[in-house]
Amino acid sequence: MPLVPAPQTPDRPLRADARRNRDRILDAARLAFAEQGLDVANEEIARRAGVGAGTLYRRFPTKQALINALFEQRLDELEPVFRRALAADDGWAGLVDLLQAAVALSARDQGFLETLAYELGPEVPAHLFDRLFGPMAELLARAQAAGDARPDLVPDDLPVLLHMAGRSTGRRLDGRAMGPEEWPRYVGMLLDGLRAC
Amino acid sequence: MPLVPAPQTPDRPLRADARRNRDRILDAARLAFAEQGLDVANEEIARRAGVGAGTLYRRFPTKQALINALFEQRLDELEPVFRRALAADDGWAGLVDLLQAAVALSARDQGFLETLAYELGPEVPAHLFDRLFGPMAELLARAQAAGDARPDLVPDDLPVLLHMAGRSTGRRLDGRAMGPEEWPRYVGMLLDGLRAC
DNA sequence: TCTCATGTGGAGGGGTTCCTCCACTTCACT
DNA sequence: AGTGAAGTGGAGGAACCCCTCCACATGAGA
Repeated sequence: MPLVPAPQTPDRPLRADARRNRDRILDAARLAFAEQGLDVANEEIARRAGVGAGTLYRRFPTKQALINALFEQRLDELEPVFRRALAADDGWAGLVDLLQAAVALSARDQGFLETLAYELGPEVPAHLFDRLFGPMAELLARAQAAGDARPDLVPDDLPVLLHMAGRSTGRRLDGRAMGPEEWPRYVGMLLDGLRAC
Repeated sequence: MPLVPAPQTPDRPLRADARRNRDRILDAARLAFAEQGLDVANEEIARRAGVGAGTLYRRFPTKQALINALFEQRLDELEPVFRRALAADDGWAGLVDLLQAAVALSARDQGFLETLAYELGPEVPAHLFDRLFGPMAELLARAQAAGDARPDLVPDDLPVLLHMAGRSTGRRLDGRAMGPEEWPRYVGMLLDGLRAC
């Protein structure tokens, strides 16, 4: 018989109130990050979720843990797009689909945009990025095989290109917001440069 | 005779020591911003310049004033490129020249890159941006007249496109820095998308 | 119902940053 | 050399921000 009580199983289900609070934190953080970007104060998130700062930190020991959890949620949302794009025959069309879906999400969610920015990248576990860039790489290979994409493109180019495309969303110099009917034109121009000539 | 002493002329020349300190602040700030980006602490800049925080604030009442002064210096450096590009016949080549020069500067100088990012834009006086985008707009018009650039491009597109191009510099997802022999390829792809088909 | 492991809120510790203030020093002009 | 305006440094105020701690509350199994 052990002298110390058995360590609690790491994935023991949360108590009902704790689970509820966890969900409220995620919802509040998602909204706050989407509106204002990742450097919202944690206390603001706790306030909007209606919990104390202590509760937030019990559930997400660091801010990065919260960001990663939200990033995973966003990838779950993109899952249908992944499947649709991979199921179709046309690799190029699928790649365009996926890129535009990711940029559209960035346009709606400042936090997602900033998580994708490589300046913040090293903090996010690589396997999360792989969920996004794995399918893209597969589609790129198919598009190249079909002669639709530039042959010199390699999978490592995709994060850079997505980052560039993402920057077409956001505010203009004069402070005017970029409308959802404006940025696809810029992404289209970049895609034109990626197409095989 | 006025009861109060005449207000000092606003552009009275600085005392020799003050002028020297101002220059040292600008040099230190340029280096610090270039290396680490705009959110270096002012105290760090003062330390590197060998002056006190008070001196820094006497010369540049806000951090933004310092950033604007440095941005103007960078535009002065680009002046020869402006002139060369505008003097040549080929509008498209000049536009490419200018864009690449600006991105090259962004690659070397994190502070310049961040100043160009429109998230920070509204703080910088519009006339400074005009110095950069005015020549670009002129070259775009010439390139379009020659049938080299997409006819649907308008001057307002240029800041967005420069911002996208600038994001090809910087770190990759795995933390590896983007070498000066790597980013021109990405800028080239974007430019391919801007060329008239 | 009773019990206690689990969960909670929010004050506050420790850190950072921007900027102000003012007693003191230095320059430039006579 | 003397004088006053201009300039200086650096302590510290005010506002943040991330995160910890612990007295107290509460859910859930017995």
